[in-house]
Amino acid sequence: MKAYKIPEATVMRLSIYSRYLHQLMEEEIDTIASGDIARGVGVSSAQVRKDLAYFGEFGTRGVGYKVEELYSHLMKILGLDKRWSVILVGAGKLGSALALYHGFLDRGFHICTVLDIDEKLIGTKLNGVIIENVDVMNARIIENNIEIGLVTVPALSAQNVTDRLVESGVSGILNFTPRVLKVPNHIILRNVDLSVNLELLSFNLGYHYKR
Amino acid sequence: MKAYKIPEATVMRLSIYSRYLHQLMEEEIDTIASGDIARGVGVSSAQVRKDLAYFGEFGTRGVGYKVEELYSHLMKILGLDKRWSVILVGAGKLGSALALYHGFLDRGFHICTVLDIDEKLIGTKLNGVIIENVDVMNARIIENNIEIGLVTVPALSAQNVTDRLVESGVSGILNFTPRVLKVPNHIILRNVDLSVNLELLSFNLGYHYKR
DNA sequence: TAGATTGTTAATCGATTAACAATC
DNA sequence: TAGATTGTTAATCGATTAACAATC
Repeated sequence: MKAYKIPEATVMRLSIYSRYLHQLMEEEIDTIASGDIARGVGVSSAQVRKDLAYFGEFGTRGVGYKVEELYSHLMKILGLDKRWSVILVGAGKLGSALALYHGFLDRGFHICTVLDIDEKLIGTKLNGVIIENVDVMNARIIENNIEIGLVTVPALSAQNVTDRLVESGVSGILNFTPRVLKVPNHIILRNVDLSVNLELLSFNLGYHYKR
Repeated sequence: MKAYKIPEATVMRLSIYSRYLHQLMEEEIDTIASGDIARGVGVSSAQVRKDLAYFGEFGTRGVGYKVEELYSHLMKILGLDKRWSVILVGAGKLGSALALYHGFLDRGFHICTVLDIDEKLIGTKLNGVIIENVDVMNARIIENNIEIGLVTVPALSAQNVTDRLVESGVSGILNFTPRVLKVPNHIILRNVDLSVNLELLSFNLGYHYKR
């Protein structure tokens, strides 16, 4: 408890634990030991206990953890006990793919505004949301209380769009472009590279030849 | 050189460096120092040199690196100097999104087979590829020399599809479902969770309140 | 009480950073 | 030669693992 710096890997695992606990809830299992969680998600039991220890004591010695209780603690820790309003800028291939994908909404991320500059797209609907011109960015962010922006524009426009999102008051940005973006210190920026996972796979498939 | 165990973080950064070098090539810059790469992608210059040192000596002391040369070394290291044939299983929201997304093909990953079990989808085209019944999996993997499988089916079918991919002879699997999959040791498995990045963002946006 | 499992500490392991000799 | 920058070593930092006392 009171840990100031939580490893990113820990947070990622908490997210994985939470999904596994959800699965256990569906199977109506109500108590579980760290070793079982560990086996279920492929880490060590010490890892599970250590990760949880950053945030408090959630188990009972000799018994384990109550599944539902631990689940809701994790959801709260991850900030998933609320609904997040999200703006998507760039309704091209990747952008529309993300808008159609259900996985975000399932975890509480609601894409309530979609913007583009392409006149052919503006006015059409994407998953029930009308695509609007980027000019309305500032207005929509304020009226919808949007805190998170997804950047799925072409690489060349990425920094520009990012600057506008920051000016308009979002607190977090998820960058799907391959560009390195500059943001002020108070803005949380994360970069998502869909190809990078395939590239890690390709590296692992190929590199053992050369050692 | 001759390093047996390369940190995953290093491989991810090589991928980022390669993209940055590509950008430099477009700007017709032909020589660059580790410090410049570092500034460009947001790491330390020692990090850049260390990462490269796992694979050889690519620079000239006092001068730096030749951009094109380093780029092609990196592409080779990452296994991106060839075209990979990829099978996509599950042509739902996420699957079709990935099939439409250009970023994979840009890095050499060609989705040449798309399978589903939904009769309504089978026979329709996705980015020029006809969606077929999962029954043809084995045949297509062999005839197209497919080495990589993308799993984008509902969570409940994920393990089953994975087993069939393994039996059919793929070497690498990219799992987009939230399930933990079991595969034999010789199969390279990577899990991609699109929501996890949003959740890291949400954690970082929320957690500072509580410390 | 006996058995089980947590929470936590200390030991280990691995990755990043700083520093600098080598050298263009 | 003087200045710059690499490749590499050693020091630091951080994360994982093993072990076990606490305790249900």
